[in-house]
Amino acid sequence: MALRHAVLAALLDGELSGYQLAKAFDVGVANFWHALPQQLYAELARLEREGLVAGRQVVQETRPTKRLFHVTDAGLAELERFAAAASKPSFIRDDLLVKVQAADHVDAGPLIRQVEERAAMAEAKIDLFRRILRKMRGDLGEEEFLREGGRVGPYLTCLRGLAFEEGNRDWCLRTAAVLRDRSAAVPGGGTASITREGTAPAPRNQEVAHAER
Amino acid sequence: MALRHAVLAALLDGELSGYQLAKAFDVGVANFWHALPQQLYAELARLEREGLVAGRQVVQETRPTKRLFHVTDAGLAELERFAAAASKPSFIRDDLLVKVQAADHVDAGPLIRQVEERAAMAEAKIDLFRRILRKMRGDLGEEEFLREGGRVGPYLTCLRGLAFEEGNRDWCLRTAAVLRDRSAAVPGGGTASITREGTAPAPRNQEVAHAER
DNA sequence: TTTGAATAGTCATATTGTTGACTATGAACG
DNA sequence: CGTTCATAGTCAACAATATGACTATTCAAA
Repeated sequence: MALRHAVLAALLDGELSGYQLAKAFDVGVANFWHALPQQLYAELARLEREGLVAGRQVVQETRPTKRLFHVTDAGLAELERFAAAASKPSFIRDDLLVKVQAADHVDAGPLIRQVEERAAMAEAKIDLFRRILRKMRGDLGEEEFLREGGRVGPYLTCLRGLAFEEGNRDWCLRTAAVLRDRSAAVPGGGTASITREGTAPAPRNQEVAHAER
Repeated sequence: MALRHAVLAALLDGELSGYQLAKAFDVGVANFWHALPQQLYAELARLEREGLVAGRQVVQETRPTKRLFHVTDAGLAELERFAAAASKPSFIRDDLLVKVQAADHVDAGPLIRQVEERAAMAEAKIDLFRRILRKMRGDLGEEEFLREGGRVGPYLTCLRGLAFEEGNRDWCLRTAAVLRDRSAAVPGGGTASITREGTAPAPRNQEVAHAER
């Protein structure tokens, strides 16, 4: 149940419509959480039923009517409660890492391409985050802003996002270089090679060496 | 459907039982994916039904009988297919970041404690990863190992895990310092202060200023 | 002038992931 | 002599996320 708190946290900086929220949680900027529009609309509806956010309708001349949401006092209290409770550890969970884990057993070509593609995506996000940070701190230096500026929360999470993407980019470039080097070194370069040359692990137990079922 | 591939990738380095797999995917080391035992047993069963892994029973004298699984040729082919397909982007999704995003609106005390706790956890993981890396490369230097060593996949994913945790630690320490400074600076230091002093955003649309429903 | 993108939002279904409890055995602690 | 830990595995129920399809309107470009 952390999406609800992510939504509350996102609404602290001012009213947003479901649509605006969806964009913030989806494309790129998802600094501290990621979710699809459907999830957000559903969560907003739940939060409103429970009185943690309130919406007000805004009729627009040029665009469809929208509803802007803000956090209520009850919502703020819920956030407070959440912030004081224990956090569950965060884990890496990434398709690309799974593929790299298997790098020695699969075709290196497509893998290298994907790792490089990811490096480029990371680079783009780095640029974006840098721009956002500059905008947030205005004409103050980073140190000043963090000492004296208003609302440092979003700035800090954006810093994490930036560092994460820098880590991503660096690792992707290094990984691509390693894989490229190695697939150039072997004769059949690029095509899966290692199949089963493992050091036979000297069974220490009485093993029933048959595949049952 | 990436858990199945994560399992396949993990089994490439040798046979494992569900239990061993569970430990690898759970406690700390979860380099490239994370999952609970129940998921893994279920996934192993599915993979076996589909012929992507095969198990063989090992009767032990001292411990309960276990089943060791290995990847079949069909499993290897499936991994190959997966590795060549497009990867979905990876996102940060972290309780703690949600809380920091709301840092300006909630009590700083518990937050600072949690951020520091997380820094310590990251530090522990860093140590663990360093040990694992040392063990994997044996007496070779990192560069040599990445050029000439066998199976660099796990080494590379572990490097990513290490960098991730270093990023975590650094960010946590910085964040803790910033929050601590700021909560020392304000008179009511530590207790939630900002409630709603936002710059009224000068409505540009004809707004129906009533909360409906 | 139709096509496509952007705004604004919704529904149903499927897949994944989490929580909590439960069965067994042998080893080690005190 | 009982308790707890580590191994080895399973079941059921639930919560969270993801996928895909859908309705509207308006603006801008091909």
